[in-house]
Amino acid sequence: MLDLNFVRDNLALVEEKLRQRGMNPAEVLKDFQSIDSERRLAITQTETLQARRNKASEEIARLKKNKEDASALIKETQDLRGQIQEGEKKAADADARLREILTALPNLPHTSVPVGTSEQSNVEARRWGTAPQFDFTPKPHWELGEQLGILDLERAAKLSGARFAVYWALGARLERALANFMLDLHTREHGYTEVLPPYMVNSESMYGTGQLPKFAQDLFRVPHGEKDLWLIPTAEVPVTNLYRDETLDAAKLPICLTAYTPCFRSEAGSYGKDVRGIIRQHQFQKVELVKFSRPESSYDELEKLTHNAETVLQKLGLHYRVVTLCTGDMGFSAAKTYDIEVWLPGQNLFREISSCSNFENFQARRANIRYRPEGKSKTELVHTLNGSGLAVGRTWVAIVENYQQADGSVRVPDALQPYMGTDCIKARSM
RNA sequence: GGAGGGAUGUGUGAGCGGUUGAAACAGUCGGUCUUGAAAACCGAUGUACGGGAAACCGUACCGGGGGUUCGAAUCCCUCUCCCUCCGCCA
Repeated sequence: MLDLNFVRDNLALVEEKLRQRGMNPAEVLKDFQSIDSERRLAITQTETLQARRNKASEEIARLKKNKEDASALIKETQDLRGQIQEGEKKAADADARLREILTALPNLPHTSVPVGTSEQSNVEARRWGTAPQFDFTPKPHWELGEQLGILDLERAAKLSGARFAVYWALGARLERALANFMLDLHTREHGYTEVLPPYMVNSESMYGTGQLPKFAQDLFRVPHGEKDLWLIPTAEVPVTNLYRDETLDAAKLPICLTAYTPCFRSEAGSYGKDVRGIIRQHQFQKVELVKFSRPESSYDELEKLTHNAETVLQKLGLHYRVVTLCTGDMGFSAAKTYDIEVWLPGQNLFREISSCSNFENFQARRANIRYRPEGKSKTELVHTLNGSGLAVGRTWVAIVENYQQADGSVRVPDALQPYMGTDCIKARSM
């Protein structure tokens, strides 16, 4: 959420940034200004009445202490209550309408973000490695997976429907090996602390990271008594919300956490997109990196976090590129985002495997996550960041497609062999 | 599911319906002292919103919501969460 005072004082800038995101400011800002002044008027009026009541109450207390008669003053103050309640209602109503506008506003893009309306305007920041060369036509992972007997989409459909997968044998082990490899790398070499959070969260948590109220249609909702729970679409949600409504110790910043969790996405509106293979699933597993940072160093932390994610690909020997998302292609809560795209020879394209973002204080304001800067008495909002490190399902795809051999088997990259216990994935015998 | 107990500021933890935005201690920051540090002592230390150029003033907030009252951290109702005991359970 953006700061109310900031929006009021910098309306022209906010409108410009919204336009850069491809939004119509007149539409999303609606009657911001008139509701804002309506709200402030109601607050001023109500507070004047409250001040009068408080003064009178003090006087009554004084009179009673001296055993004097206060009945006249009490009578006078009695009808103030109705007026105050009325004023409070008016203020609360205006506040709710203002909040509705405010919570629907996306974060403002950082000045370093390229301006553009679609992914066409994304800018490639760098490229690592080279695409593997084959003396045969490389196959897509769904063909390889099926031939090897390690990926079973047909039975997954029987169990759950489209966009689910069953992994068998070395296919299942590959998923587990990748997760362990990534977690070990981030905890042992990159300084992250591993956490294992709940996979279902309440609405407050979804609100804190920005999924609610706008994007309920992308989530799986679980009915539970009076209040519903939600399946997490990414570990970002529970991990960032760990510190909701808390004031963090400045000396401990940046706090770097990593979590391996399943992610559940309804993928509403993506019918006909990525229908083959396991690129787009209702459930996939992901190792997530989350940081809580001081504001002044959050962009350095974004670079580090992105490199931490890239290291996974480098150690696995997978060709990739890093792309800076343009203003029109960024997510709702992000101020700046790098996508890491891995090369998939079976499909002859780069495919997103990680998305690393700085949210500045957008999530921290919603979730009320603060710290106290040294030498200051006031607390300030932290900056939150996160990125995939990496999406395990898509890494599985990348391994299978990039390390496929002419006979249909898959070579296991060196870094992964200790975790796999073998150097080659061959067709499953049973 | 049944019976009790609790939720207060950065933390621990006081708080007869009326100068309690809130004791005390710890923490943090500033100062005195010291060659330096520690200790000791002194002082300052919540958030949000509104008004104001500012100094500052006002209002709200003691888990959430509602009520009683001229006045609620304090009394009543309700919800949530935590703890103890019983039952069930991987």
